Order: sequence, then structure tokens, then C-alpha cells
Amino acid sequence: MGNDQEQRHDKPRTKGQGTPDCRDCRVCRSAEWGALTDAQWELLSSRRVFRRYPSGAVIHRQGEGCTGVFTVHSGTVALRKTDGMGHSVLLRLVPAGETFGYSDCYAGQDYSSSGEAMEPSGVCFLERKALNSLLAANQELSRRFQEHLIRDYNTAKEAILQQAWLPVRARLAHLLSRLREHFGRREGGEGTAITPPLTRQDMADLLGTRQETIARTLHAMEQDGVLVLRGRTILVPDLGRLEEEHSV
Amino acid sequence: MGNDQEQRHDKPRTKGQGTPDCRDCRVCRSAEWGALTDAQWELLSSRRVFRRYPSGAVIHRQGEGCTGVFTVHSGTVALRKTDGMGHSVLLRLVPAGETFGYSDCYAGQDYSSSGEAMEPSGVCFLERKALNSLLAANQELSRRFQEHLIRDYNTAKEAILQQAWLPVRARLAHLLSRLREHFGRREGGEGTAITPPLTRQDMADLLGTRQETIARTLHAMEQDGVLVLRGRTILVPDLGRLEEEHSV
DNA sequence: CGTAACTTTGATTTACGTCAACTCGCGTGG
DNA sequence: CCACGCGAGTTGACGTAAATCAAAGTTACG
Repeated sequence: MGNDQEQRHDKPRTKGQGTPDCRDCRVCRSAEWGALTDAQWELLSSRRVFRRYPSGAVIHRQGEGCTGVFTVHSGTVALRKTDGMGHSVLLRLVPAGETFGYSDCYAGQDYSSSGEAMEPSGVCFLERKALNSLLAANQELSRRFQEHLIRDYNTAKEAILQQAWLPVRARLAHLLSRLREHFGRREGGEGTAITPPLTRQDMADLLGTRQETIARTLHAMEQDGVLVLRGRTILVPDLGRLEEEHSV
Repeated sequence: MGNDQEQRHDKPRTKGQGTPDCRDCRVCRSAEWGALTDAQWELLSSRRVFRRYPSGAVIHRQGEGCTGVFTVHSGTVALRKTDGMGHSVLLRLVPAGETFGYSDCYAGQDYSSSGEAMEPSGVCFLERKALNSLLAANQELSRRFQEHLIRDYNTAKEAILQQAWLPVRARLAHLLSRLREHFGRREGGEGTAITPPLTRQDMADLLGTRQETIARTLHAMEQDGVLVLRGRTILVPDLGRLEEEHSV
């Protein structure tokens, strides 16, 4: 049993083609890396390796020795954790601009999860050694990474509480609310359209449930007028209505 | 609905009586604090506040502004996270020697969980300000705390995976294996006795299930010869047998 | 334009939650 | 010293959310 997570483990295509110039890279310059001085930024630029991954490609594999950190330049990456029996969950989605692999890298442990591209993505890789020298040289960089780590930890703790107490429907509503932040856009008429790069299976893996349950719950919510399904995009007429489904 | 978690919130007795001398304190000198120089140790000693808590007392409350970190000197503390609807889980147990509250303190956020004594416990408190100056002065201290944080984060990620895929029985077996590390002692005859300071309700809160389910599952395991129940202590004749129940 | 991946829907099962009764210490106070 | 109450633990009967199994239907893309 277990779902066939191997479906995704294919062709980690590594073309250096179209490497964007780090100098102009606004997206990467934000967040943690914004703490770097110009000189440090030069070092980073010279050591970075840019790679493109097609949708579904594996960026790093759980259990491999951690060799460095990755910053998402474009697209979306998911971190998948698998146990010894073929079960897996998606721990989180990494949107463009965010860095992942930090905690494994800092602790010097093997990757504790796999990274996979949810859509065609561009990712910058920075070797562990280079990261460490930047961290040693820049206190502020270190501080920012640690705060990011704490946010992720807090999110994980929230997830544990929710998984223990909330039914699938409430967790799904919560997920959609969060997905809206990155994948939602206001529709003129009325309401918000959310188009995450996720299959039903992916949503199930995020919530620790099954794809059939996601389909059914989504349709139940449509019946209740909370949302409208249009292929892979989910239309939410009233966000307040969606949020009533959780938190309270 | 919700379980009556208020049952515990009583008498945070604060007597300075019997404050142990930090100078000789082996238990606190270990772990993260072992990184301190003698001078820094003096500072720590002078700023620390020692408090005793009876079983069930609340040490800090989720949602309150984080004022500092706590190091368990003796006894055991549990970190409980509650949502807006009276539901709660135990995120982790903090055994003697370990420090808690670090991540909230570092991020400068409110306590993200409550700390409660599971048995009569002695706890040292260190103000945020003092911690920060120690962290600023001692790179190694900072490193150790960050590594502790990463371990906790990894544990949380494991818990998410387990909660999603493992049935209660397997999670319970896993819990007992971990409890053995701190609360187990070898019995002469044959086997290991585990006596954690936990009620059935506490175990349920650790696994995200109900007390009745814990009782039933424990008895089912006894039927199957995996363990023997003797009041609050759990006798495990064959640890290998217990571990077969999970991981595989 | 055909095949594989994804989605939906239905029927059935099951692990676990819920509700409720009853027992067993254990400490408190009459 | 016994009665009482209360929290912890156990056990049974029952309900149900969600998993499982199975089979269409649909979309996407080589």
C-alpha cells in the first residue's frame, strides 16, 4: 500500500541554460539574503548554481547527505517527507523567494525531506561551505534564517494541533485560505480565484488524508455555496465564509 | 466539547525555598549552558530565578508575552498547545536538564504553548534580556540552542507524518519506546519497567487521540503479550517486540 | 488522437470518537 | 474511623468520518 510517490521521481534535468544574472535578481535579494553586504553578495553570486526543473522533478532526496541550500527563483517547490513504508506527506510549499534546506544544512544532517518542483521552477543552489562562511561573516543573515526556522516550527506545531482536532473540511478550508496568499487573485466580478499548482493528491498529502476525500469535501463545499470549482481553479465568492469554516 | 484542560491551571506556587546553588548544578551546566565561560556562568547564576512547582502547576501560559526561558532542574514539564475551542495537544515533554521557551523567546513572540509541571518540578527561569546578552557574547551557546531547535523541529515533522499514517497502536508503541529513554529502568528478572508521570489523558494528548482509546489499546497490547500493566507502570518484557509495532 | 494521469462518484468497511455506566483508590472532613 | 466526593481508569454500546475498494469519466499532452 501507500501511494505511488515514485510517480514524481523522474528526470532531474539540469540545464544551466538561461541562468539569470544574480546582480539583478530582486526575488532572491529579498528575504534572508537581503542581509548581505555588497561584497558578500558578490561571493554569493559567484558560488550560486542556477538550475531549472520541470514539473514533478526531484530537487533533493530525503536521506541523501545535505550538500547545501536552495532558493526558489521561480515556480513552487514542495517538501515531501516519506516513512519506510511508502507513506508520505507534504510538509510545506516553498514559494518563489524562499530558501529551503536550511535546517538540515545547519545541523549537518541528511536531508530530512525531499524537495520536488510542483511546476516548472528555477532554483538557485548554494553549497554548504559557502553558506557557512556567509553565516560566520554575517550575524544578521544568521538571525534571519533562525527566525525563518522558528516560523516553520510554529507552523508545524499548528499542523499537529489541527490534525489532531479538526475534521478534513476545516483543515481544507484553512489550506485554501493559506493558498490564497500565494496563488489567489481577485476576480473583477466578485470573489477570489485560487489556482495552486496542486493535484487533489497533493492537497491530500498536505492534509494527511486521501484524494477521494479531498474531491468529496471540495464538492460538498461547492454544494454549500462556499466555493465554485472550475477545473483546477477554485473560486471563492466570499473569503469570510471560507474562514468561518475553520479557526472560530 | 473539548477536554477540561483547566483542571490543571492552579496554584503556581512560587517559593524561593531550597534554591540549589547554581555553582554545583551539574544538570543545568550540561546541554546548552555548558558552552558558557566561567565569567558568563557567574552572570547566569546571578540572574537565574529558581522556582518549585507542584504537579499540575502552570509555568507559563500560551499567549502571554514571552519573558524568558526555563530550564528544568528536576521533574518533568509538558508543553501544551491549545486552540480557540478548548482543544489541546501535548507537543513534547521536557525532561530535567533541558531548556524550553527558547524559540518564542528568540523570535520575541508570545508563548506559543503553555508549560505545565507533570510532577513536582524545580525550574530555573532566565530573563529574556539576560539570555540575549549571553547569546550575543557566546557564539557557541547560540549554535547549541539552534541545534536544539532543529531537533525539536525534526521531531514535529516526524509527528505530522506519523499522525497522518500510523494507527493509534503504532503511535502508542512509538511513544512508549521514547518514554523508555527517560522513564524506563531495567527490571532484574526480565524486561523493562516504564513509569512516566503521565495519566491516560496525557498520553492521549501526546498522540492526538482519546483517553478511552489509550486504555483500550494498552489492554489490547497486554492481551497480545507485548506489555504488562501494573498500575501506572508499564512492563515491557521484550523491547524488540514493542519496536516491531512501529517503524518497520 | 490515444494513452496515461488525474478526477469523480458510489458502495462498503473500519478505526476511532462519543456517551455513559461503573470501579477503584485516595484524601478530606465530619 | 468511616462517609463522601473526586479524579483516574476501565468497559460496553453505538455512531460516524473517513479509509478502502472499485469503476467511470475527464483532461492533458506526447
